[in-house]
Amino acid sequence: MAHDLPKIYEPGAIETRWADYWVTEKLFSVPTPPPGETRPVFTLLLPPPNVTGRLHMGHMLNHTQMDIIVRWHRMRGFLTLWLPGTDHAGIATQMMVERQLATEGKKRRDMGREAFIERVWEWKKLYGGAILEQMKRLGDSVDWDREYFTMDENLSRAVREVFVRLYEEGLIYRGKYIVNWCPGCGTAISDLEVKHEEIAGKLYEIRYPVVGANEFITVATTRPETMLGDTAVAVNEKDVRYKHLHGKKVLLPLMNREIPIITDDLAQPEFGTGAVKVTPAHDPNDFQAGLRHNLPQIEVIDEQARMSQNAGPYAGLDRYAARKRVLEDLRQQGFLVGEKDYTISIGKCDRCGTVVEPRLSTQWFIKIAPLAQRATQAVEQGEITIVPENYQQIYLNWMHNIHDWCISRQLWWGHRIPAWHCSCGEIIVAREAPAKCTKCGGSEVKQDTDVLDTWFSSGLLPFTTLGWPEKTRDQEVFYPTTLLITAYEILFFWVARMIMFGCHFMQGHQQDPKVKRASGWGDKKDDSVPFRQVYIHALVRDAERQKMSKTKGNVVDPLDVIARFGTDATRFTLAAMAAPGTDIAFNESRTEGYRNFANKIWNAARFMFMNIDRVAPGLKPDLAGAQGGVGVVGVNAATLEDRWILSRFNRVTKNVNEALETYRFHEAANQIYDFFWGEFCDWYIELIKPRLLDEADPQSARTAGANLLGIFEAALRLLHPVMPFITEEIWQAIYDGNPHLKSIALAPYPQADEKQLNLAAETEMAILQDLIVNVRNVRAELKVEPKQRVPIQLFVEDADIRKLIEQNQSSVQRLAGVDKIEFVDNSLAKLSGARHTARFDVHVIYERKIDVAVERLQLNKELEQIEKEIGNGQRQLNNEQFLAKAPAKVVEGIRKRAQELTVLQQKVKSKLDELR
RNA sequence: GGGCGGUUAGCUCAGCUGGUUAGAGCGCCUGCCUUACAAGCAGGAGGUCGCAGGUUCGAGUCCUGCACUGCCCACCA
Repeated sequence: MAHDLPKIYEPGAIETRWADYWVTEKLFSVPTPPPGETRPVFTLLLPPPNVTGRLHMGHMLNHTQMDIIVRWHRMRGFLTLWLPGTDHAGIATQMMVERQLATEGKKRRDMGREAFIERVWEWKKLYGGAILEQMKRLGDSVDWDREYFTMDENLSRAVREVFVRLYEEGLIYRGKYIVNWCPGCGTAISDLEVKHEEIAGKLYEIRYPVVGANEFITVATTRPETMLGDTAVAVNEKDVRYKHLHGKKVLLPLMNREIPIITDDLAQPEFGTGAVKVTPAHDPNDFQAGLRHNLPQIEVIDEQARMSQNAGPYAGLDRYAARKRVLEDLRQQGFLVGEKDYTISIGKCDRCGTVVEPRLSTQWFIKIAPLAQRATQAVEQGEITIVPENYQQIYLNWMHNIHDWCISRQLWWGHRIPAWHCSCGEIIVAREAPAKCTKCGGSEVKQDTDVLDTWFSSGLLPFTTLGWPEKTRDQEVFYPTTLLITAYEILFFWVARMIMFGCHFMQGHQQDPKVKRASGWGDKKDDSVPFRQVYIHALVRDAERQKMSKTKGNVVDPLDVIARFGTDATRFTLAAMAAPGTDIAFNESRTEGYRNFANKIWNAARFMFMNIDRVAPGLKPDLAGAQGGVGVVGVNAATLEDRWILSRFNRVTKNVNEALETYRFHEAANQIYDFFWGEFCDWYIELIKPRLLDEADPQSARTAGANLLGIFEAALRLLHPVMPFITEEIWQAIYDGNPHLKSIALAPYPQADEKQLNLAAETEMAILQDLIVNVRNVRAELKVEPKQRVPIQLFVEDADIRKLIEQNQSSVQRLAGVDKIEFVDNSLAKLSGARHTARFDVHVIYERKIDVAVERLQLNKELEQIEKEIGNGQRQLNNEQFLAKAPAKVVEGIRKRAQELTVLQQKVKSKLDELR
């Protein structure tokens, strides 16, 4: 690759080129390792996006974090498997295809089940891969050879196996219960799929005449239409107001049905009138009360939310139309005695938004308590840790209050329940279709028409993707997976279910003891858990902190952002904003800034190549031959700036590794950003320019070039997990398109070398920077022409510091625009316009002078601050408690600072005297 | 009804286990096309850390209360 690069970095073509390269070269494929594999293993399961999915910012954040962690582990020598796939997403996909059919004027039911499913598969083939293609564009370093789909034959077989086993263990049962019914989707849904909303509603009071007495009993309800299905009125046994009515009956208005007055704790004396209507077929509490009292269950609302035949004259009406009519009739007949404003909570279907109807229905359920118990224990005992920590309690609370899980759905797209019904009434649960009924021998057995909740199959993925129910080598090596990175939204839907299923079905599993476990998780004894750690990432909001949603129209399309700023810049934005535990308000101006960062890197690379080609043509860092091979390679620390940049690089490397260890992505990203731009580009490159350009000393120029190259190459590796594309592009260019490794992604991640940390160099460099900045500052104030070089006078008391400045005189002169440094023996503090620090006084000699009035103002302000700080310091140093209790390091620091401040104070004071 | 976050510069956010002078990006002001980069360089202004108490030698950081704000969970008519 040629080294003549365009001035402006254009990410588009470069990014797609490397994205393709990574996939076609299969760089991230992990074949099943043979016995004897001893590398530490890192396994990450991708939360499978829906086949209907399109990438949004939440995905992008999730994927960026996963890819950073994955690339980082891979570069550190882990056997790293990132397992991708997609979810069939029952309801979502079925709705999508039905909508498509509707445009052709077709209906699912007219087509029939088989033809419809055929159609969904076709749809999946055509559009289902879209999100996977988008993942490639993001640079996700997944193993594409292991890509799965939840309805693949092997995964479907595993689903049936799980169902049958749970059934045989008595953990799956079928029965008629109140479920959340979505009239829109025409199926039962689980508690989790119901979203509650508070709305302004009414609480109606209706009086029911007591049979054989001249009185009424008044009940309150928010859903008057359900009264048509009332089968009792309940009062509390202890409620004296109703003692005389125990055992009596009331006549249900409108329906003219006699129903009993029962005593039950369902009725609380404090609420309303203390009497409550009981509708066992349409309310979960009433359902339980109905069972206690053997009440009939009269269904008055059907699966389309219309009133059923049981609703008499109201049959056929929509539930809300019926409510209106019922109220009118009650009012007219004098039964409606009250109507109050009341805040009611309604449940809406997560998918389609229809108000959910509690409805009596025969469904399949999982008995959750035994599974939840183990899933609770796994987290309580630290076999699984959840980060950030506060989510742990949320998880445990949920587990604690969990209800049985309704797993059957009245849909066509999904895993069909492996149960067969015989005309004799027998239900046969089996792995494969039975030839005949196991009870009566009849051959008229028909498979259950329901399918399983989508989350049933995705809850199994940590082991089914590794070959379960077979015992496989993959399981030995990769199970338990190491980490899960996911959104809070699916903590219960998915994470909790994986823990329950994993612990249950992988009980007794042992990971191959030969493979090293990821650090920190090696001591956990139980290998049944699906993962060792869960990291919950933040929610991405829009710039106004609103949750992004299609209805609000505030969705930021990541592909659009990528098209304008590049994937690297977008990834960097998300990483830099992702402090654990806090949501991200996505702000495009940040992305623009990180595009500029990419451009900065690009131009630094141009500068480097330009110089290498001249002073050291063909030079390449020999990563293969490097001892320990992970840090900076081929750098000869000849000068202060070399020692300084090496020290800085190693310190930053240390911080970055530590930050990634605890998912502080923002800190890792910022560390690299500040190092690369603020130190490497702003100072190091500027400092070595004279050496690079020194034609008189080619050897020194070559060394400078090699150093530049060595630092740059290592910095690219440090940055690679966050910005994989530009780092790959430049890294490959460094090796002239012929590196010893196929990709920077396979090169070692930098590790800090403590020996290269150099506090002295960092302190010395800080002094020089301080001096240079002071001179620049004065120049700006004096409005010295940028190109004009000026002489300065310098007073330095400390001999070492003076020596330091003398040794680096040419650097100081060049970077500060100085043509001559005159060291003087007496303080310049009294001189108007001179600058002073605790370490030096500097005076810029120029025809124009600082405005004395302005200077005095500034000095007064400065003095005020100094004295305030001195006061604070003195107060602390005079405080015996402080001296006794504060750490020596802190006390020492304050002492030193106090000394400096005193020096400064004197300088400022004497100058103010002089200016008076 | 429970639970969990947030409140720091004009804007968007950092600030880890309490410790010397509270930071960054964007925006703003001044000056520069300095032979890598104007998507850049140099310099600068800008903060009673939501409010009130408390703990501590020391609080943006810990505790209590309050205010505003966001989210999650919940079968009370």
